[in-house]
Amino acid sequence: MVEANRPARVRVAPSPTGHMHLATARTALYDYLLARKTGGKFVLRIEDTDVRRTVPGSEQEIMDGLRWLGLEYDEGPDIGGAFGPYRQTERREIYQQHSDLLVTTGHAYPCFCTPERLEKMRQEQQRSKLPSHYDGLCRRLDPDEAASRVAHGEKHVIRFKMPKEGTTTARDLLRGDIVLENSNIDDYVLLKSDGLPTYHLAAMVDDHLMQITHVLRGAEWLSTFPLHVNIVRAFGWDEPEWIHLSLFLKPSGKGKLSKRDASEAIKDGYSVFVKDLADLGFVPEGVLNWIVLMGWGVAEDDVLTVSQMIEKFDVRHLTASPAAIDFAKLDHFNGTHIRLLTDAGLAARIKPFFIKAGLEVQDEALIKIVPLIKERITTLDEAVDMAGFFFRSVPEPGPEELLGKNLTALQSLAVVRESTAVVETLEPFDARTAEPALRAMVERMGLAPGAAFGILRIALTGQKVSPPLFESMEVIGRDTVLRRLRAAAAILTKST
RNA sequence: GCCCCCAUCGUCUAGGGGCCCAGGACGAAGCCCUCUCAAGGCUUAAACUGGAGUUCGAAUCUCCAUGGGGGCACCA
Repeated sequence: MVEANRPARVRVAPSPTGHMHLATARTALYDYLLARKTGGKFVLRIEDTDVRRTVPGSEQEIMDGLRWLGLEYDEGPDIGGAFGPYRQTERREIYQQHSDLLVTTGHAYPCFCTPERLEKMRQEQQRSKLPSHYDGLCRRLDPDEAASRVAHGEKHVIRFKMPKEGTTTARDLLRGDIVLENSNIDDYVLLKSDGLPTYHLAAMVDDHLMQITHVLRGAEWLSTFPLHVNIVRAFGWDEPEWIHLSLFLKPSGKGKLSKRDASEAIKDGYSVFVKDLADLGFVPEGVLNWIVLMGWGVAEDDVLTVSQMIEKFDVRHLTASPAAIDFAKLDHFNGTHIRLLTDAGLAARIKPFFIKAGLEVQDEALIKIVPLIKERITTLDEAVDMAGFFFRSVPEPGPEELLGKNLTALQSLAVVRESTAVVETLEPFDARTAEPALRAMVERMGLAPGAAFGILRIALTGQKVSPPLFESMEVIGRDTVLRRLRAAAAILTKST
């Protein structure tokens, strides 16, 4: 058992085959926390050995995603490191050497079976309800004969020669010993006929060469876990600490996340892809807090900054059971972390959203607006809906919108006119002077504050829901306030 | 079909034999605050899958059943 405080070398090893998923982000987060907690290293390795499935731009998306989240890696394809290269297609020779080594030591063998034969074999096995495993045809070949066929350039793969007797005991940090009959483990392909390795070889070789101490990976690897342990042992290497992370389930809890769930989420303003999250108005702090708790629990105080996560994190307390994702919680943590931001920090983050909406933003006004909306938004983009009226003219309200609750048009008009008079005489004009003056006015008129202020809210912001009235008036400024009040008065006059 | 993993409120989880007639958070409901909406405060409803063991004692240990999930590729 590895000591808890030994500096850990951990890696996240995604395949660049599509958009970076939340599960990758979570693995990276746990890696990062473990590395930072122990004073170790966090490395990014790109597992691009399936050349056909590799999608251009995907690798960049992974690196951008990690950086956006703030999960800076210490070694990786773009920054290098002492154990590079960090892209598996650039490590071809390394895998071939290791594959050769296993063949020489009798732990692996060349296989000349064609895909067609294998397909036929599987169909027959399925028909007779047998487990579908390689039937071992080439395993029985004479090694010298096999070697000479290879030397003559015959197309082949290298398979692992799994022991047929006995059992394999693999130890997972979270689940304890997993014991499996060796006869249940197939002779998996290690090296493909294109000369590139499969995951089974590449990941084992790299984790060893890169001196990875803790392997955090998805639970989908559990079924091949004993195979991996056998490969590592065949090389005679020490095993890392193995930690299989629980899978993410769709929000309903039924089944794992699918492509279809991904598009459903987008329709609701959410996403399971890291690259979408920023545009949707989520902040990395909120996303991190959300995913860190899907598979790990703290007893209390579950609002966590990254440094608090590092402080509290313990791999041994990760959860083994699958977790259904819940976007309502994303909203909650996002809103919470927005409120934790400084005003200047929030201002900087919402500014791009105003600009994207085509609004001209003045920084002096923006910084005054931030405290008014901070508690009212759960995603950054909502700032535009909430406070866009500060930067553009308000749409002309209809006369019925300008009617106060339970008030006639005449009464509503009176409110607007009286308010205009108050605003004109206030000195100075700000929230502190406006509130008492307008409250006194409403009382004088014998009206309900809510009804009267509702009229002003519509007139000044064009919205039924807005930041606090008096503070908003101050930011809008006297001139604009008067202009908007007069426009409202004109509309109400027309309708009486 | 075969193999593996998992199992506490609707959801994420705390819990590692007595501290638990099970704690927190999200969500829900209600109240307070209140110029709208939020935020905040208070309160309520809500769970140990079932059955056998072990034990003086089990949410916690064992077994079985059930349910859920994953895997069975020259994909990762």
